[in-house]
Amino acid sequence: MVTLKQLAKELNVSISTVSKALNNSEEIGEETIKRVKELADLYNYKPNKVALSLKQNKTKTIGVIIPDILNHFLAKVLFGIEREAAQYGYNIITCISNESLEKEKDGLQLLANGSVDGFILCVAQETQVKNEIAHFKKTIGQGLPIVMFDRVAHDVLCDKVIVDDFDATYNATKSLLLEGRKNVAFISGIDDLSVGKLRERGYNKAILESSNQLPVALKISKMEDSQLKIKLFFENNKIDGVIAADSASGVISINTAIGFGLHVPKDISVIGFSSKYISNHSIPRLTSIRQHAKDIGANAAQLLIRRLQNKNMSENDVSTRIIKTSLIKSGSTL
Amino acid sequence: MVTLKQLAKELNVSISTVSKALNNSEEIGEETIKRVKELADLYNYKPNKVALSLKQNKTKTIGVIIPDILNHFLAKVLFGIEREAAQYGYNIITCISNESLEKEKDGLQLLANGSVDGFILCVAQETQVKNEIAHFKKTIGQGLPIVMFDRVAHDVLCDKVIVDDFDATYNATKSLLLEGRKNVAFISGIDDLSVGKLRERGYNKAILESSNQLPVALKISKMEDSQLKIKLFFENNKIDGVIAADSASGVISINTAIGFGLHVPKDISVIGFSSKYISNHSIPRLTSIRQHAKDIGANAAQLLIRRLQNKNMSENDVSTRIIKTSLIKSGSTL
DNA sequence: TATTATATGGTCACTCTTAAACAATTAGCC
DNA sequence: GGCTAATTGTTTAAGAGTGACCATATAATA
Repeated sequence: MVTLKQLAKELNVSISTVSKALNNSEEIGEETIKRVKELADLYNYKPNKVALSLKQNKTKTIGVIIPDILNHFLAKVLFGIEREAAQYGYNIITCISNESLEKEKDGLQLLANGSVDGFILCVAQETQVKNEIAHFKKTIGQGLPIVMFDRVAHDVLCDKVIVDDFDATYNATKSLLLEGRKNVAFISGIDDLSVGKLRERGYNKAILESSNQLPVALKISKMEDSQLKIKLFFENNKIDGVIAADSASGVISINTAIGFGLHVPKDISVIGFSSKYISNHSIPRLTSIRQHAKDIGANAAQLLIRRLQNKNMSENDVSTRIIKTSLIKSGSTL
Repeated sequence: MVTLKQLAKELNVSISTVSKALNNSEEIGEETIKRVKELADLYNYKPNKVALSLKQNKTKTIGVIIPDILNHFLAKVLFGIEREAAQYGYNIITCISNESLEKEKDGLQLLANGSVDGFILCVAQETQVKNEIAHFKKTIGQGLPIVMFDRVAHDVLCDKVIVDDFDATYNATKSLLLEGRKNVAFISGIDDLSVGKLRERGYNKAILESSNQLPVALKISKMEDSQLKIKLFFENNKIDGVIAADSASGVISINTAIGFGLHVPKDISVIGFSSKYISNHSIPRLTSIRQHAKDIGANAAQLLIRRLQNKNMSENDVSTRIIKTSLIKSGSTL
């Protein structure tokens, strides 16, 4: 990697002459500019990012802390963040908290030393359970803005991008009731997350409001048990509709129903939170609530970059964007 | 963020005294070290990463370029890389090439300006199709080592981590033939990838070697068509076994078979390349070839870090690690 | 011809950190 | 008391780059 110094030496001019020439400064003669640029091209000179970051006190890099990269939704948000950020010339440093408070703190600490200009993150499960927010406040106090998405800490003053989870399940449940379903159950593998709770509340409200059934919920804490738990649940409950809070539960519900000889969607309807990719895994395809994960990522990136580029924005002037879900009708509902 | 300068000023000592004190230098008195450390703790001083990078001419950051973060396998490899790298104090900058040669080049370019110490990447589909390798060689020529995983460019001299794809499908096919299957088909949604081709060859060899059937392959180019294509394929072919080159095809094959009233695995066996997570999406669960994605990531990270920390390693002295797959028997085979 | 204006390029300081080289203080010893 | 040696701390350079300010040469003007 060539440096200005080396170019300067070879051209017999000063370092800053080279720098100015490459930046098309008025102070440098045409001829010199040409000479400099030719040599720079020849050596494929690129300004050293690290030196630039040091000088300008900004890295054009965003720290992203996500709890689980294997979660399709979160991966998709990351995709959205990356794409939007790239558009503005920002890079992404990724930390995976593995749903652990400790790793989340570490990630924040590790990158809050000049490595990044700000953070986009989704709060870890453990953090939500323990309701810890000191590390977020500390980071913001250090001058590093945070944007939270999906699972957010409401008591932290920062930009947020959330999904209308409550409305989503409320409306989805309503739509099953409108189909004439009499026993709509709620199945969740994410009961301990804020969004999981919101989704259940939306379901509960719809059921209590307009039906004569009571809410029935199955909560699964370990992925491995899903198939078994759902099977038992079907055996012990008369169900003709399912609202699944996560994508796996939706797909498995359909397959379980089919296994019991039921016809989907004639005998039972299923709606789940799912991407196009996963909804394809069942036949018929899962009618799904799309969270527009890429949009969530893009919006988070926008909020952060806006703040980074408006140095005079007050820390107290925060916004929350709500990304509306869409209900994509597919084969698993009438 | 406090700097050495500010601490030095407040303590009335020179900047480097503070620096040395914090680094436990022998040259600084105990008392001074204590004073310095106390103030540093008070202000939660952390050395500025950017200045350090500039000084030491290394960033402790790895550039990872992957074609698709929504691919569960690739996401899992990323997870493995991140975890291993974190152990050694390395951060990960992620670029998503979206299977595009152009974006892959850009990512390499953009980060080869001092942002990272080296790269871990999986070659984009377009790059494989066009068989372009100049950009890889250029990057390595600039002194930035590359480690390739899964899909690799054989003509580039660098460390590699690959899967024994050929053996995997060869053995999987054999195992179906041993079950007594007479019509084993190969279904692939990744026909244009090097690994897709390898997997088909493994299947072909096993079929030609030990059976009196001929190879039968279904190649799907668009994900959206999977369900339809597989359905048609089942209608037009007598099949009692499926080797799926990707996870979606495996799951969909099972569901399609069930849709046709077949019993899995009594009437038909299915084996696919899949993670535990995805194999859970069908009932019965998909018997799968596990690629140990996390191990692949960890190995790639190890290879790169080893090279970064051994400055005297020759560019020509490269190694290739083969990560053996495992066949995890589950409900979709006898 | 002397002065000024203009064009062009150089010098220096600064970002933050480390480390080699150098300086100053103090204690020990004869 | 004066010298040496040990201890402790400071100065300086370097890493790559930018930008404010300064310097020089040439051309234009009075």
